[in-house]
Amino acid sequence: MVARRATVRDMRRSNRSVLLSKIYLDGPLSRHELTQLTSLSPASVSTLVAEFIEEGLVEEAGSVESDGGRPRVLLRAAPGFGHVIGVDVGETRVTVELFDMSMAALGKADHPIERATLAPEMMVGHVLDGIGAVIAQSGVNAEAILGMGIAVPGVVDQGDDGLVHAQSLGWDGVPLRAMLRAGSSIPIHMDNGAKTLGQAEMWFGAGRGVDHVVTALVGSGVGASVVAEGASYRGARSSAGEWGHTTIMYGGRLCRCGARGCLEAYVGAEGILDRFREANRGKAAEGIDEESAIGAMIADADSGASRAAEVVLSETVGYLGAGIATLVNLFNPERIVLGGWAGLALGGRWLPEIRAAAAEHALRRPFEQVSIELCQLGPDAVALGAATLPVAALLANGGVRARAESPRPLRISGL
Amino acid sequence: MVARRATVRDMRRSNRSVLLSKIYLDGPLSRHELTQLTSLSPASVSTLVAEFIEEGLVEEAGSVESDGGRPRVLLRAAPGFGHVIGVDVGETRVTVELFDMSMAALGKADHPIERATLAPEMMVGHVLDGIGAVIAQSGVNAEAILGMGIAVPGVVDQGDDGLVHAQSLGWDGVPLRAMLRAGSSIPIHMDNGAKTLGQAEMWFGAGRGVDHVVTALVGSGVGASVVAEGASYRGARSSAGEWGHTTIMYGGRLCRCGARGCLEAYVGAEGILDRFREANRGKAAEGIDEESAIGAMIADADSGASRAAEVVLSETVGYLGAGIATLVNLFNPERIVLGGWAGLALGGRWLPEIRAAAAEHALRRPFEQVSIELCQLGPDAVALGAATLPVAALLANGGVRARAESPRPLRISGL
DNA sequence: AGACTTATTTCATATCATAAACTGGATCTG
DNA sequence: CAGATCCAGTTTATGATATGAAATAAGTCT
Repeated sequence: MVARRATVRDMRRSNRSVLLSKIYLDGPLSRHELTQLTSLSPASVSTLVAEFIEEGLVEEAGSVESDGGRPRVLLRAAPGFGHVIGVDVGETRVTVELFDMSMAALGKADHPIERATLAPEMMVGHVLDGIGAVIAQSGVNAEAILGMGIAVPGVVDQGDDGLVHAQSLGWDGVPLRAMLRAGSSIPIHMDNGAKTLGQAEMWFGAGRGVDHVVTALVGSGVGASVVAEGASYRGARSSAGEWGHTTIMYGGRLCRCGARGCLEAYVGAEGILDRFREANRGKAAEGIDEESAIGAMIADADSGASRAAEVVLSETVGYLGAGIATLVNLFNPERIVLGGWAGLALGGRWLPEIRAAAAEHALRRPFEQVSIELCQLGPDAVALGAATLPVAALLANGGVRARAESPRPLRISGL
Repeated sequence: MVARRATVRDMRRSNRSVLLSKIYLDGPLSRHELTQLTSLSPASVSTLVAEFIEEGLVEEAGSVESDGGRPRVLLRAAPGFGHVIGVDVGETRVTVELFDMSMAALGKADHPIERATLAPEMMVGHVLDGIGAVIAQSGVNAEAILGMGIAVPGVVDQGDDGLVHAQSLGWDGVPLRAMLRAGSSIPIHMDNGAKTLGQAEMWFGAGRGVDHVVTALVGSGVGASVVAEGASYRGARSSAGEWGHTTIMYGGRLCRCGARGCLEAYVGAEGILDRFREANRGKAAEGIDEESAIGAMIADADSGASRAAEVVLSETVGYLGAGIATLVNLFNPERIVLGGWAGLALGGRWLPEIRAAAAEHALRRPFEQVSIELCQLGPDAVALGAATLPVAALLANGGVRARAESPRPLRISGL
């Protein structure tokens, strides 16, 4: 609501951003189409496009035949303008991927992590190694890397040091951005993994072209990424969307967060398996990990081999529907995208039932206005989503690169 | 994220808006202070302020002595620049109030409503009568009325017709804006009553100066108004913030919305009284209406006269805390403002307990970042909040009045 | 070949924020 | 009490910008 002051330069930047975003996200488009889509004048489109081409941001991409008239020249964002890196810092591995501007993958490095070595310094080492590896693999000029996006399984304070709070890694206030900056001059963008996955779905998956989307992620943990009016909803301190710990059964099952009755305690993988064991006279589901155990449950429920699995999963669908209804009622989105490996497993089999359960618990009107869909990109899109962060920053800035910083020695602040 | 194209005119409007909003919301201020607060240049501030004074939007308000230097001249929004009307369309009455720009009340008209006469045509009649009455009372020039804000107990589609969906009035798609426009040339702004109350608290109450606020309203109904980054969070179709029908007890009490386990069924006035009756061996709380009945319960719980009241209210505090925790986890606000008559009654007595219950169910970090406070303006601020809508529109538009429309005959669209 | 159609570019113009220079209005100092 | 000093606010010249209108480019159609 309270806008900032504007100068003619801001105007230029804003218009460049509008135009470049259209070309990048909806291209290829002709100058003529761009004037209509952006409501900029033909003169301005012409001038700005000329700038973009001059700068290498945009290139011509053939033309469209006309039926009596000058043919339109199509424009697209130049895939080779620069490269971006996406990093998925997970609980079990670090994945680093390098993309060109069209998000075509040019290199990938994977590093499994043992539980014992979650120390931030180790993690930073893995990330930097991975970056070196993908640059070497792809042979791109390190100067041409616009930035890297880091997805972490926790909350990121968007301050200068990029403090990360991630319970699952045992991190509480780790200055990850500052630590990475000490080892690399590539501009760093950071966000929560659920939010980057949501971002990937917004640009390339089930959220394309929609402005109000909540991506609901169900795996071992349960979280959500909220996009409103095309922009990520972060809240005051970037921790919005903690869907897994909303109370759905007051006084109910104990959650690993310490509270009772959290959604995660019912629809998170661990919660499902615990409930199954209880329903199955103490006998756990078979599988070497959570994912295969839940896969086995679904198969057994489907084949009728396990009544307990059938009951527990059917209850899970109910809880999940109620949880989705909470999102619908509070955020009033146009679309709910259900993802995460457990969400995909459940949704792949029972999406209509999940929709019905949500309908039961949501208000009629907002429910009628929402469509509930499955994730399209799969759980590995976290790094892809992370890599969109520097691209999003470039677009928001009208195509002007953030200046690369020289590596800054890590300074311990405070005390 | 996707900004719109900008012209020099937009820039001017935006800068006027920034400057005027500062003067209105934080004034009186000197030109010098304004340059620092808005980061506009002294030259621009000078020019724009001169325009505002010329147009009557702003006036000088004394000066501040200096210690060796030219004294600063203070500026404030001119209270007499125009007038605004706020209308609270409630389930039991229609209240119309007229204010000057400083939100000083200059006239008020109240019209009780019998349950039988909720027909939209009647309601429109009451509103128009009320407007005539407050204009006559206050003696202001009808031309000088900038606009009216209408608060309704339901969802408002922000389209041209201003369709209103209000279950409690039995309205489903009533084109209230179009109907009012047929009887008045004053520009019309509409919103949900909870949202206008939240808006009032943002400007003049417990939400002042905070950018991320959720106002939680507990009365007969239960709802919330979400403000993020200083702007109302509406969702895709303006129905965001339906907190009352989030599931807090899966499979629990039947709510009047038809679902089971809604928060409203536990902490809404009716839910509290129902639960008390059940706990009190079928004997209801005493009082001619819900408000006095709950007042009596609180008094009895306090004095130890009723163990049942004590238990039920203590449980209510728990449910309310869990509901608030859901808001904290999902929206990550800086402040929760608890209001509504029942919310104030409960909060007035048990605010520390409510905070503690919220702490139990919220994640530690977001809970530490939020302060939970009581509403400051009371439930009658709905009309005041509604009246801020035209002022907000004026500020957003840089002080340029929406042109008054000539009354447009009501056209039934469709069919 | 000439008419026509549509896309894009060029050019003159008006709007705007701003830096820098300047003026206004007060206190302080010797 | 003169003038030095300090700070608030105003004026002026400048450069950046989007745009409407006119011109041009690049085709098809007859």
